[in-house]
Amino acid sequence: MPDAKRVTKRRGETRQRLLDAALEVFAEQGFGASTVEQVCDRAGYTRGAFYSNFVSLDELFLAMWEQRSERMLADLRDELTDAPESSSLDAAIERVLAVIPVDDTWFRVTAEFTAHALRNPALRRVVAAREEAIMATIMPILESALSAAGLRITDRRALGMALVAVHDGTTVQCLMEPDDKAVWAARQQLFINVVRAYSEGST
Amino acid sequence: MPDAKRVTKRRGETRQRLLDAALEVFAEQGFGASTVEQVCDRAGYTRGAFYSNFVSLDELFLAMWEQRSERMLADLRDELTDAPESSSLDAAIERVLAVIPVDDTWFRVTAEFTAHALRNPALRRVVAAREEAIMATIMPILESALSAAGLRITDRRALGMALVAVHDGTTVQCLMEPDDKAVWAARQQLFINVVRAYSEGST
DNA sequence: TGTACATCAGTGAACGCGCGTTCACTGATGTAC
DNA sequence: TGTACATCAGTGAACGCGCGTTCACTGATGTAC
Repeated sequence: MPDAKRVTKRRGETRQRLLDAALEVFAEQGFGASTVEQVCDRAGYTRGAFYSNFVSLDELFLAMWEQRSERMLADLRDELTDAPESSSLDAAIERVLAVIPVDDTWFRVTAEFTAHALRNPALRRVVAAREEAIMATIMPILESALSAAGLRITDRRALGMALVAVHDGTTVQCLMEPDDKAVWAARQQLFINVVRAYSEGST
Repeated sequence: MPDAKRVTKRRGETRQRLLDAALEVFAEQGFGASTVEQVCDRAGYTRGAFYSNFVSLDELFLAMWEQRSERMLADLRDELTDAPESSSLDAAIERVLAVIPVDDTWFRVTAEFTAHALRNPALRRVVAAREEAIMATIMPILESALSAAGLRITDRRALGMALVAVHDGTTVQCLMEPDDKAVWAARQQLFINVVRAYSEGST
């Protein structure tokens, strides 16, 4: 193969270390306050290495966010598919929530990415697509748990939106009071209440 | 009065123009990417004026945020107190939602402030206090509407937290799809469902 | 497996700009009479 | 109401640093034989 540009192992590693460093630096400083130099220092490279791999911090931010959320989604799929069927709604929701990460670092990065997306229609579509993918992963587990409990969803789309909203809203609360068990319990209860509100007996 | 430092009208105006400019610039660029120079340009001053009024961008950010959220809360109080009693829950919620601003600019600034607060315990308390104040303003209207509909709240604190979460979560959705009426309707319906879930017949 | 060679990937120095911060200054504002 | 004076508020120039961006270079990696 004469022309298929050779991509070295080394290059892939460098790229990955820059992506990992970006997550940390952006979470600590915020994207806007982060510099190319900080990311390179963190990753252990000089600035030239950055420019050899990315054209701008924006590109790095997008690449990093897509990789991380892709990975998170894959984890979610793995952990949910081989889990046992739950008989009760409460148990099913508890299991799903246990798997969804409520993570300081990731939250900050995502919050900034969302704010970014509000200014940029292209990014907006990226965010929307990701959200749909997450819902598509979670809904089947939820539906089977619901039908085992003799319930069915009345409005799939409305429930999906509601769950995303509840997740986003309660995540902040949990991160603000990470040691307050009551906040976490309230979050779980709210999920249960919302699912119930958008379901009905299927008999 | 020999010593009570004279504070000039001029100074107050300068300060205010800087606060107003800060909101715009922070919303457009994000706080981290904003510079003293940009804020001053926007306000029509040189950088010296900034340093004569504030010691840092952080201080300006906090002052601006507190002023704006104070003002928003006052507006809310005004518009809600002289409104007519609603007979139905739906109508009451619709009225409250109509008054709560879902505003692009303010959302971005608040999102960044929240992220900031996650790193800084002092700011965290500021945010928490503000949230309590907002709930304290809204709850009475809600309760009277509920009791007119023959309902009473079962768990005041849980409902308060749930409403805050739902507000935060749905605000993003509405801003992402500002022209999609269905999203706004879903938001309102979710509020209604949540209030119902945390209320019961009082008879 | 070994060697010679071509290409790639990251280095580090260099340049310059944008911006934070300071400060001597001037014009604006308030005070006293 | 007017004037002289003291203090305050914002100006604009100056300094220097941090960082973005480029680029000639060297060591690393893969290829061909």
